[in-house]
Amino acid sequence: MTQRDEYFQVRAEKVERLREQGIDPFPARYRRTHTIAQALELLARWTERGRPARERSVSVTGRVTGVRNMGRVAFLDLRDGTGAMQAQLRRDLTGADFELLKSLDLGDFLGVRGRLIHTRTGEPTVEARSAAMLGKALRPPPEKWHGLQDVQQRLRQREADLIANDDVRERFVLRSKLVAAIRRFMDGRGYLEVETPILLNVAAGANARPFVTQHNALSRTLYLRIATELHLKRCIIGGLDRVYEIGRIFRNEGLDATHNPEFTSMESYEAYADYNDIMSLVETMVEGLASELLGTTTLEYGGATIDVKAPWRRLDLRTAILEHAGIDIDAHRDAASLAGRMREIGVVVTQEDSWGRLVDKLLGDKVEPHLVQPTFLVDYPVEMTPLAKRHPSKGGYVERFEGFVAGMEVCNAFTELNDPIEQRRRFEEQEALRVEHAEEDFDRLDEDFLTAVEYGMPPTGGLGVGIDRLAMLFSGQSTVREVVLFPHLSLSQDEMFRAVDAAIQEVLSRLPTLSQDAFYELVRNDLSAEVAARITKGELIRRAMQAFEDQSQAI
RNA sequence: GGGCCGUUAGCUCAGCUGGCAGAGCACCGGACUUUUAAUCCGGGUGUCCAGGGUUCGAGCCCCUGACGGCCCA
Repeated sequence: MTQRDEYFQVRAEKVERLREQGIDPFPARYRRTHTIAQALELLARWTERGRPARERSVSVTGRVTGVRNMGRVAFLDLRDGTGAMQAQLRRDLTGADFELLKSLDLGDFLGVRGRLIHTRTGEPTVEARSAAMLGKALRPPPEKWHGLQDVQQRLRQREADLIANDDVRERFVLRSKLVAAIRRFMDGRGYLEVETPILLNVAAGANARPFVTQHNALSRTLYLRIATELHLKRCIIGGLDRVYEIGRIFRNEGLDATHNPEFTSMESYEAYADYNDIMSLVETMVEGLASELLGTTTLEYGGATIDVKAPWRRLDLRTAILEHAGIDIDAHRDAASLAGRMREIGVVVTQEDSWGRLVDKLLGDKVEPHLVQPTFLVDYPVEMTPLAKRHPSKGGYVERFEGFVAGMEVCNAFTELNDPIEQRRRFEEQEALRVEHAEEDFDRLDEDFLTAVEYGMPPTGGLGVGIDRLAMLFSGQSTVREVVLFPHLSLSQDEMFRAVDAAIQEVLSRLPTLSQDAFYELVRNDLSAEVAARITKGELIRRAMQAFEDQSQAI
């Protein structure tokens, strides 16, 4: 028996023992009178002002995170969502409930009822008169002093991470407060929170590849949204003058430090506003969030001290590229010419890159890393931005900005294009570019949206904020998966081997007398694309061979 | 894509020049009425990431691969 099984079995036996004693190890309810924070506060108040004449006993609940058993008295550390405190179990005070200790393990949920006292050492404590098991744990918690360090396990079993690591717990509390504060900020400015569809006939509104799914009843292919932009603008057209949506966006692309295939955005649209108004909204909001949540507008990130206090620097995009890369993009308005200049300064480009993509690479390589202090990069080439309005005086540019903090893009905003004729032309340009540059992502033409704009759309300022990026910034994390509770991960080695072994067993049970070569082929076909791509032929053959031998021996 | 580092008990980690696989926590058995990572006595529970090679002998050396971390593109 492995040690893992032993832990489980010992605890499972305790569950049985409790049942034999007529105790439900998983009772439906328990009446608690105080959260741990409330109990601590109550005791502090009593200590200050004296105990009431008729003192109530309290009951608190929580997970057992520590046990110090001294024979006829035991001290338990209890933790609930509000805090941690000590409970004392004395044999002479708890009677039969004292026996519960024999079936108690770290990680169990317990309720205790009794007086609030300070022990000899001054520790706030519930002096239990009764105790009840509220939920037995069958697995041991991670190591109590060092916590859980293994990154894979932390991310795959976030609950264990949260149990073991206080900083992780606090980080996700902060994220939640961040979202709540953004809502308050937008609500306070008269914005209406709306909900728009996630399943769409056309995934438009951004340059990204969508996830594809199937609606059975309609026999229709649907796409998960890659932005909330187009529907929110339809709200503006409909007369909801200020709207926003906080929600999940899905983009079918790779995973890395700053990209999870599903992420949270806050998009907002405001009629009669332009991108200058939106800049001021963003800097005001982020400064306010920092003051409210962190108590300061300066934050430490990646070794830099960043001040998010408004106003943020405005930096013209063309000037920025000129300064940081020495290239005037207006002097190289075609892809071949720009690519040539970029090669000269050592930026990796390909024959197929579109002009817009080249500019994007220049930005990413040469400009963005320098945008450590909060900066709005202003006025983007029209090729990169089909939904923004042309700049009235800068030919070839649109009124668009992106906000950067710590070299990270945190928002994207435009003065929205509200001319339906030009909007159609811009979408058509995107479709043409898609034909020319098959590997790149372009926006898609959405007829329903164009119809909406044709009804007449007011001048509008629009904004998209990456909530995950903000959460990273505010919590000092360098990867998005540390601010997403359950991030997507590729398969672990164990999971891969398990998938292979399962496929082998499946084929073996179906066709036990196959030749070996045919057998490998069938197993390989059974594997998911992800596993098939990564398992080596040698590894597959070894595992199949082993299973083959095991089976022959069994027969 | 490239470089460096790592993968050993449930968890956190040692393991020297190749020679019986280790510690702390956790766990199991026992003692203990005021502990705070309780303490004391006894017990090591393992696919050393996988496979192959060298060797009398491999956790350690070599090769291939998987997974992960960091750095660079």
